[in-house]
Amino acid sequence: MSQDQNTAETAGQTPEDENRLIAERRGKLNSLRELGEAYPNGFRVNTTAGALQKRFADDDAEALEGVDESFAVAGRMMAKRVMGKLAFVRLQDRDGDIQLMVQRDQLPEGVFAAFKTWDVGDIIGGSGAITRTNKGELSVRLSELHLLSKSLRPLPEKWHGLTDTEQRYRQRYVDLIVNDDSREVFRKRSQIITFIRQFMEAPGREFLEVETPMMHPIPGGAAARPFVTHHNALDLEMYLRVAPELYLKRLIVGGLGRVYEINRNFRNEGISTRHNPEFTMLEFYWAFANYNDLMDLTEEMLRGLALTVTGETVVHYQGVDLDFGQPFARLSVEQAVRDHNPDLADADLWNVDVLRGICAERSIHTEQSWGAGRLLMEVFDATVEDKLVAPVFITQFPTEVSPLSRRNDDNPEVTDRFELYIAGREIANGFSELNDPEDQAERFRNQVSARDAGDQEAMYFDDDYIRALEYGMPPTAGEGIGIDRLVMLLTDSASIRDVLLFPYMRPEHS
RNA sequence: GGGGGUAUAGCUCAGUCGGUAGAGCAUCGGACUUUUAAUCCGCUGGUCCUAGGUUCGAAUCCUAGUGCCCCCA
Repeated sequence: MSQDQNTAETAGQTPEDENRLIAERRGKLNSLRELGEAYPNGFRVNTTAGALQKRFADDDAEALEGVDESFAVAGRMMAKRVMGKLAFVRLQDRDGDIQLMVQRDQLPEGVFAAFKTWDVGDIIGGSGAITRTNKGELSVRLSELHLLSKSLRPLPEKWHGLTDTEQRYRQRYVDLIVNDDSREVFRKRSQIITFIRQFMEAPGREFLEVETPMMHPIPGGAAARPFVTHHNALDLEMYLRVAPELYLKRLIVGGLGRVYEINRNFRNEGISTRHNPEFTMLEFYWAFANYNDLMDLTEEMLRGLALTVTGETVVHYQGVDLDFGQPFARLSVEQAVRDHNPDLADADLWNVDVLRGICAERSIHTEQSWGAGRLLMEVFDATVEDKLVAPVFITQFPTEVSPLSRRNDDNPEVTDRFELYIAGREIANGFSELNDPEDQAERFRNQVSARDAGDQEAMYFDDDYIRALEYGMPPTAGEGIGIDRLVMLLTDSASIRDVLLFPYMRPEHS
């Protein structure tokens, strides 16, 4: 919509076609330049809006008269109401809002006249005494006021704010200026990640935060198509990581015992309300633990998170109540498929022909090379996944689709693996790790065969990972938790784009 | 990949049957020392997403394309 303006400005042209509102503000900026420094950086604050609101919440006007302090605040002017020689300003800073009381006769000569030319959106700073107006609004009564940074572009309308989703995502800075809800989502996101770090490192758990490579010579650790890039000096194809798993387990071989990483993964797949090409995962590995320990820890973490972020253990998501206070159900893949497909007999669950028939009925794409395990998961995805609303651990995934997981002691066709589903979405994936190097090598070979047969999501053979396992990896359990989807749940956000500061968008200019 | 929705002033949105492009807020000019979406008076502001087509005439109808949103695969 404003493409012409943007191209004109980036090209450094005279903005002849720039809209009048911007042209007027640019004229004011030119006047400021003539008067001296238009972008001063000398003003210093000694408090914030939020701190003032908190400190003086219970003080009336009389009590405030006894406060013999000068408060310096700075931020964006969000509203400006001028009444002759008096004006009120709503100042927004990093942690809240505070009203400024601007009186001509309390300010140095000429300041009030200049102030009258300033615009909503400008960054200003001022200082003065704290007071409460006749209507009871806590205010800083200014004895000093400066324009710190001129805003050339008008803000969205004050009452409706910015609702256009495209502009909210493309110009997140505008969204953050005008939409309190948006700011709140990203504060909570930060709170969630802080909580997780503290939880993982708390006494008794003592996981060590580590950083492993984002660029891999061999992509591994997940069934996903990678982004490819190129290292010039080495003349080498590199892949943005789809998962940190194989590196983190090398650290377990190295004896670090308990490690975690919170960082981005990249998957070259479709984009939707639940998928962004880059997304954030918590991934952790725990020596001398198994997948049951992981499920217990996950429950405890999510319960604590809900309580910390929302203040209660029941999470309200898109009109549904999700109880994080109760133990989560645990249910095998087989059981879950049977529950949602009552026509199926037990024997059918591992019958390739029956499963293929079900897929055909539902026009689910299958490959001739797929075994019962893969087909069973296709049926699970189609008939079960989106019905798993209350938190539930789905366990015992087929070995065929779990090339890095330890086989179950009683049934080698399934693994000691689980996925946590909440609100019909996969939130976490964890398992007892496969630490038998010979079994792992065999699984890699099967993956390579699948890749050769055309499965672009199949894994590569990672020689060094096998070499690491051959040194001996302790019995270990490991898990990945999708942070973005977790933030969606805890902030009641319908789209992953609402919890990413800068979600992926097509480039603006063609 | 398929389907549906949407695109009009800086923002939020109207726009009838195809007949000169509208409102609120913001801006601009004026009044105002207690406002809270301040109020009052006055004036402005448009590539109706893009390109074609139909028509005497298109924001409106048709075709194609593009961005965004949603659903499905």
